[in-house]
Amino acid sequence: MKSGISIRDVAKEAGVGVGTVSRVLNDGSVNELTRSKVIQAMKKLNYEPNFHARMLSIKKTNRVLIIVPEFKTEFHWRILKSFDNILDESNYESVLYPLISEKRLTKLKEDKSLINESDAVIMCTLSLSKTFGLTPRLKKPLILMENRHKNFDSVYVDNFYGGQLAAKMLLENNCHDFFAIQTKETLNLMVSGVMDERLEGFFNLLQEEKISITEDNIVFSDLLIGPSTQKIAQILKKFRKPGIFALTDTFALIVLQVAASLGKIPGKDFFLVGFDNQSWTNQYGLSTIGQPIEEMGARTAELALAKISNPAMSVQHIKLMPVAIKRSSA
Amino acid sequence: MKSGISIRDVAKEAGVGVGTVSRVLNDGSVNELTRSKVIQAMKKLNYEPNFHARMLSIKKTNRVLIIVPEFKTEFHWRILKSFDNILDESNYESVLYPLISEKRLTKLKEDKSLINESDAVIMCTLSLSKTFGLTPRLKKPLILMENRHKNFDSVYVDNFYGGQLAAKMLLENNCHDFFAIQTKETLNLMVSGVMDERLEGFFNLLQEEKISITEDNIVFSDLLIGPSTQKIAQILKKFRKPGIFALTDTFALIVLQVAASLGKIPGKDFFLVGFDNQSWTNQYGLSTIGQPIEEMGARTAELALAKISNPAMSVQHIKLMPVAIKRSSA
DNA sequence: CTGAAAGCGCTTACAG
DNA sequence: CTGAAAGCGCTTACAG
Repeated sequence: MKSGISIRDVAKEAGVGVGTVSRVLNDGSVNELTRSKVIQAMKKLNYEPNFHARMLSIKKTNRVLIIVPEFKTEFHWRILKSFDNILDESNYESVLYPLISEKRLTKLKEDKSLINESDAVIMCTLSLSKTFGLTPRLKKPLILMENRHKNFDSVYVDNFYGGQLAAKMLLENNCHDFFAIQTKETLNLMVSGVMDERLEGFFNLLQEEKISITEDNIVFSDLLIGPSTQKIAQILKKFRKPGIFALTDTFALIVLQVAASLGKIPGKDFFLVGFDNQSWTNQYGLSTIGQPIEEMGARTAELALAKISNPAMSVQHIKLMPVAIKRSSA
Repeated sequence: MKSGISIRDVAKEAGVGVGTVSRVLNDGSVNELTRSKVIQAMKKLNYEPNFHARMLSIKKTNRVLIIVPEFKTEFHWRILKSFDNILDESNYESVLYPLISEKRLTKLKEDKSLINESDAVIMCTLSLSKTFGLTPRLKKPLILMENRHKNFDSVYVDNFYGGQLAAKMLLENNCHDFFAIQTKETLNLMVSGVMDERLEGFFNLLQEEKISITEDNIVFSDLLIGPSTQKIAQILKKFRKPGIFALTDTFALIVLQVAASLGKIPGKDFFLVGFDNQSWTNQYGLSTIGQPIEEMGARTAELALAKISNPAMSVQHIKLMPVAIKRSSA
């Protein structure tokens, strides 16, 4: 079945062989005059190369698949952008594969769908075992983001250290009472443990200062109003200069909102450290722990590219360190 | 360049012709015995069809590309899910193309990238003119979601009517003072005007009741704390039973949070109607305007499928009506 | 029901 | 630098 304009039509129009047209398409060595004739012909005929035909003979997709959960924050978008950016420089394209249904997961496992058409695959923020099972066998490089497995390359942030940094910032403000705002991690396929690591780091550093805090000092927030909001309000009213570690900037935002309604001023009436360095935090003076998000995306992209050109490369685990970003709230 | 196992290897292993293998792959009529032999062979050799080869001869991708902005709420995920679901039933796959950079937009316009490999394309929530320009010429069906253009099919919600519904709910609570919480629409490539339509509908119905409200009664919220939060607090304190229309459930959430900190009870001390019927709203008793999100996704998928099988089909504009969802807040 | 063959649109040694 | 030809892995009339 014939369809549009092919390389053959262009060749005829330009009075050259198809090989030559292919060469101008692929930056092969072609006489400048010939090249311009071919380009003319392509324009005239409105030629567009057929991707599938190319893939069929070349056996390389110049794509990398990035599997993501159903995310809702800017975190993933920022990773995606920096990732896509690096890939683009090497003429690669990133293709998003959101795991939005069981069916999609099944397709992925069965190697149907897009996965077949990429040179490498990234799992971003998803648990390997919960998705692919414990020992997936892929024919192409697999890179884990925010997750670790001895057999696969990974890029991740040291969340424990991040928690320590948060404690340190709060201690510097001479806080006496410490609180953490945490979430119940029930997100199906996502990597879990990240929040716990942050909390452990937080506790760890406080303990070094002989400060121990009880379960009562942990507020579980489900991102909404209700009991957690009230508990935050209580803390703000009851304690003098409490130190609060919000395990996510999003939780910190709730604290700020409650505080605003109560007329309490951050950095004065209470101290607050978030986590993520979301883009709005600067404007609102929120001290927070910054993850090197753009760097994660970039390093992952570089790693993918490296693995593609040399699949035999040894497994790498790239650990990135978060940084304390001091602003007015702590 | 040869790579893995091909249909030819399978044919040899099974002792049949390649045509026969192809037929079992495509559910053509094959003798049951022959079929099972072929399937055996495929299993034994661990055969996997080459998508590109198939596309090359079939000239159909069984994919539809869905172009989306950098979204952050469940709205798009829900659309995506129902969309993908319907598509899947017809053996189609949805491919996400987020417009996260200028480069990506350029690629799209130049027909590079994934767009070349889909049978139809959907623009979800994006402005046609701001992305493709006023008169895009595509070789495949294009369907607009939450946007309209006389030359292209579209599926959208009647936001004006939604605003009217919100006003009606508030009026039923005998409110005297009316407020709206709105956002400044500055999102680059997205469809704009949606919020304005809601607001117009809201005003329209109030006017019919001889109620007019001034600019002062509109709070501009940028999703965060600060002046807007304080203004909401003021409203809650100053007015007796104010009626508040939050143009998005997300804004309604802020109102609820401020109210919680102030000890004000929704449905008693003030009345509140949101928009979207986000999944958390039920639990928190927020009255809201529900958009038929799943239906939008489904109808769009159906439309895409119809257009693919009959490109000559006349242009359709499918308008869906929002519905008032009464709960305890109004 | 089934095999042999042509064709889909590209790339890439090969020979010139 | 360039043309003719073979090959990538599939599908699909065609003839049997």
